[in-house]
This record gives sequence, structure tokens and C-alpha cells, in this order.
Amino acid sequence: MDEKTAGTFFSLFNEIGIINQIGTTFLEARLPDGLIAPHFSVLNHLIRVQDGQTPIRLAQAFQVPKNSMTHTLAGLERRGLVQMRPNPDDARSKQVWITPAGRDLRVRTIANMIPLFEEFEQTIALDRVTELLPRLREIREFVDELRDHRT
Amino acid sequence: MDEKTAGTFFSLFNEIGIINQIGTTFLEARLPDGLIAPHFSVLNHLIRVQDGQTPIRLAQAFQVPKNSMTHTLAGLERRGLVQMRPNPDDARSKQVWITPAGRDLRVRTIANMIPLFEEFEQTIALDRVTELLPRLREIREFVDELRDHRT
DNA sequence: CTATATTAGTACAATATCGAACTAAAAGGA
DNA sequence: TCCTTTTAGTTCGATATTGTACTAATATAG
Repeated sequence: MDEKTAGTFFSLFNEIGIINQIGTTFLEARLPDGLIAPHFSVLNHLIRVQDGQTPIRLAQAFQVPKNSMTHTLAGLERRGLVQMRPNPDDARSKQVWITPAGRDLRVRTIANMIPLFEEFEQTIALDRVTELLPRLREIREFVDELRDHRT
Repeated sequence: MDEKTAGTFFSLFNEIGIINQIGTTFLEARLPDGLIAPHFSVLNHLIRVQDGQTPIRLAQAFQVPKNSMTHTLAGLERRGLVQMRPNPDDARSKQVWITPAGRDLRVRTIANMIPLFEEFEQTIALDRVTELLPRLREIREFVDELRDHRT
């Protein structure tokens, strides 16, 4: 592989890294004190996908080590945004349920993001984002799978 | 703005977040012990753009707080990968120069990434990445600018 | 010129991240 | 069944990240 091709891949990850960095900052500026992006992401995932999931499944979904997820969930539980229950099917395991306060916080945070997205939409047409998404999803699915064999 | 549109923007940042997470893991698996992605990113930036830059410029380039950059640079300097010199134009300031060891580490890390990129290229054609890049760059430039006024 | 404001960088403290080692439960093999 | 291996989750320690507050130097206003 030539240097230019390798450079293209590096650029890809570089652009993604910076967008991620800034997006995270925007989100965290709209979250209550002490809550950070991973907290919100978990709440959002519990609504979008399904709550009652095990911590290990959440860790896999976000591709973080399981002890990092333990920590994030502890923060959410301490604030009453999720409830941890024993998993009736497996005594080693737990289930994570979102609470009404958790749902409420998610809704309010999304509402807080809307003005930003509207500004966004004025410059980057929604169409372009819609087009971009399947491409990104393809890459995400690929690296996701790649990760399972090689790291 | 309707809920679906907001969901599209969330999906965008969500996909980007996961790709970033996995990409970082891949990179860090190929870095020597104790070095992490930000260390490599700085070395790479010093070559790609220009070395002799001030820490504050690097912090702006990566959109991280300046004290985070201080910490990253301290790690690089401790390992002899960069050299910090006083800035002759401004006594408050410094310049960051990459050392031969730093250059060497960067080259070796890129070489270590190549097999992964080759695997990548077999599934996601290079063309698609090349097409994707300007779109991402556009978004990056926009959020970058947005960040300067509103946060 | 002097006083004030801004800027570059660091120090400190709080929290986050994550590898490694551990416990307890479940799964699998003989 | 009994023993071994795997799995879910936590604990611990090391390092990373970042907000706040600081120092020193530079820029700016009057």
C-alpha cells in the first residue's frame, strides 16, 4: 500500500476524531452538571433499542471495556436515572432499566440540542447528512466486525 | 424541527462516535506501551502540518483544552519524542519540535497500521472513502466554526 | 508611559478510562 | 456428578481529561 492511500485512511479517522470531539463538547454543554456524553449515550440507547439490557451488552454496543460501563452505570444509578435489577435468568448478571427521571432527562437534553441542529441544517442540508449516514454505517459495521477477530 | 430530523443528527454523531472509538482502539494496539492515540495524533500533526508550533495552536487544532495538551506534550517529551523549546518571539510561549525518535516512531506506527488498512480496502473500496472525505471535512469545518461562536 | 486586559502555559483537584486481577455463577466435558 | 473453563461484574491502581485558579508575559487603552 502506498503512502498516499494510508494517508487517506488516516485522514478519515482524523476528521471523524475531530467531529466527535466537538460533537461531544456540544452535547456536554447541554447536560446537567456532572453528566457527560457516555451517560447520555446510555440513556439514549436504552430508549432507542431496549431497556432491561445487561451491562455487558451495553459495553459491547458502545465498544468500551466492561469496567468502564460499570463506572458509567454507577453514575447513572447514583443520580436515579437508571435502576439496576438482578437478572432473573442469570444470577451473575444484572439488568439496566431507565427510570422516569432518566426518560425525562433524555427528552430535555434532545430539546436543548434542537436549536443547534437547526443552525446545522441551515448550512449542511439535511439531505447531505441523510446521504452520508449509510456510508458511515457501512464503515462502522465493517470496523465493528473487524474488531471481533483482529484488534 | 421534528423528532425524526433530530434523530438523524443524533445518528450521525452516534456512528461517528463508534467509528472513532474502534479506530482509536486499533491505533492504540499498535503503539508502544504507555502511548495512546493523542500522543500519536500530535506526532502525526507535527509532520503533516509543521513542527515548531506552539502548544496552544496544537490544542486548537485538536479542539482540546490547553491543559490537556500540556499533559500530552509532557508525555511525549518525557519519552524523547518531541522537544520543547522557548518561543523566541514570545517569552510566555513554547515551540514543539519532533525529534528523530518521534519521526521514527510515527513511521513505524504507520507501517503497523498498513495491514489493517489493506484489509479495510478489500471491503470498503478506497473510492468510497475518498468520496466520503470531503463530506466529512465539510461537516468538520462547519462544527469547528460553530464552536467558535456558540458552544 | 502606565494601568488594565488578554494570552500562554502550569498546578491542582475531581472525575473518567482502562488493564489486570479477582469473585461468583454458569456452561461444558469426562 | 465433579472438575475445568468461561462469563458477568467489581475492585484496584495507574494514567488521562478537564474545569478552575494561578503566574508571567504581552497587548491595548487612555
